[in-house]
Amino acid sequence: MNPLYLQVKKRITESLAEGLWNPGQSIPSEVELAQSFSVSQGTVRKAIDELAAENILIRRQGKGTFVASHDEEGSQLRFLRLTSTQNNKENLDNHLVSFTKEKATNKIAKSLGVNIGTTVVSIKRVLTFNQKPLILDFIKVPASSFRKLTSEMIVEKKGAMYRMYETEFGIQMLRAQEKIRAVAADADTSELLGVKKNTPVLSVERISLTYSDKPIEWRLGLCLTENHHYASELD
Amino acid sequence: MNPLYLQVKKRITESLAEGLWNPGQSIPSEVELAQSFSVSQGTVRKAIDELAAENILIRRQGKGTFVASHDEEGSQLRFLRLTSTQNNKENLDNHLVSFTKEKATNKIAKSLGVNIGTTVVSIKRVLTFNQKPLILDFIKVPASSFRKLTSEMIVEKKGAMYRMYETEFGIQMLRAQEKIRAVAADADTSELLGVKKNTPVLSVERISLTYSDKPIEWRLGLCLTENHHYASELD
DNA sequence: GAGTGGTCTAGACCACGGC
DNA sequence: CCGTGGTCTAGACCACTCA
Repeated sequence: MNPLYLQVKKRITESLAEGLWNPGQSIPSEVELAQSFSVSQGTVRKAIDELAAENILIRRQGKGTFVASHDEEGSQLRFLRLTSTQNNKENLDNHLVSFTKEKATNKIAKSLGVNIGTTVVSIKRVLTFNQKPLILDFIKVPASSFRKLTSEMIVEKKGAMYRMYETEFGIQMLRAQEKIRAVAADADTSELLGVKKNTPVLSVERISLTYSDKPIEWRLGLCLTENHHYASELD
Repeated sequence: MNPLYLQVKKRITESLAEGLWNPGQSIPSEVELAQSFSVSQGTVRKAIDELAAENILIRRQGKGTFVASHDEEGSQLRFLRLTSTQNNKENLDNHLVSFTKEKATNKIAKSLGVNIGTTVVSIKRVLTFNQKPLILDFIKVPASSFRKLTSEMIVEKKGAMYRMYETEFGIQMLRAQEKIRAVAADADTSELLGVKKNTPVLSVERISLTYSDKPIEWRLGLCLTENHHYASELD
């Protein structure tokens, strides 16, 4: 039999996935949860500890425990690892290049866990920092999960995709896996990023996951790393 | 005043840094530590929990708590994030290109926390996977910390640097920070890696740290990413 | 069976936030 | 002041390892 605290963690996670408690809001207090699960407070604590370590819950002493949200000050760029090498403050801007629907290729279908040929929304955009192009993004999400998604919404939301997924579609991006390579910019890429053809660019391929490790988004970012770098901590 | 468990953690960390307990060996049991610190077992537990989460200690149920070591099965490549995209098993080999001593430049000095002009050991090597060149590494360490380091040792140890730092010099690599970019291979790099000049390569710049976040090694890896990628988990 | 880490409990008290 | 999460304790029992 599983340890009790893992069962509690599972039940809390299920409630979160069901949307019983909304992002940014508080969940019941530890004592309340302990009572409703008929366990001690320490056991609930250990369950919440793990969820907090996974950035799914956020503890605030004296206030309560909250559901993590992308719709908050300072948590928008949680998954952007690219930072300025000079450490300046920068203004990020989003420029939509194209917004289409298409059929999932074999690769995209596998990444998103859908069948080949399933309709996906395909977004192409350029992110600029201080007016200069920095990242060319290709984003693909299953159309079925994002029925009312329009190009206007993306522009209006200023490209804060995960925030939009959360507030507009009730889909919470929890974690992601990235594969990073160095590639040469093709003609299209070089033009959009304003560099010469074959300039080396950082290729960052991302699969974003929600509860139960369900994929919700595939993304490919092509980044200029003349004045920026991808930061990674190892331990 | 700091929480008790953080004081305990600090004292345990100090003992580790002093080399009181050696890598791969077990530290005293939780009850013993609790007695010697005059705290409850739960408090020691919380301190060890954090050190285990940082991969500094390793718990083994029924056996004890051990000091993490690079000199163990399966922990040699703990910090190598580059993996085959095809997921094959691969044989890693180490080819020393050059081994010299030189004066630290401004940049290296800053990275290693030493004065400009301090003598550093400079290692240049090529890592091959399945006989093919994959990574060109530039490694620089302060000569003062590695007095008896010779090129023969590196060859003999098959390039397992962190293992060698630990077993031969008593220096434990605990964590690292990496900055990743895409750059074009210069003439020298392209020749050593067996690719055309200006091929895009992944530039991975690493600073390795030991206790108290003291830098022990600066490293630049230039990696081919035709059939490999750098894997990164975000949460 | 003895010794280790792992789980669980119950209760006390502390630190912080907000009414 | 009360309710929240954070710390600390003491003790019971479980699960695993090894002699």
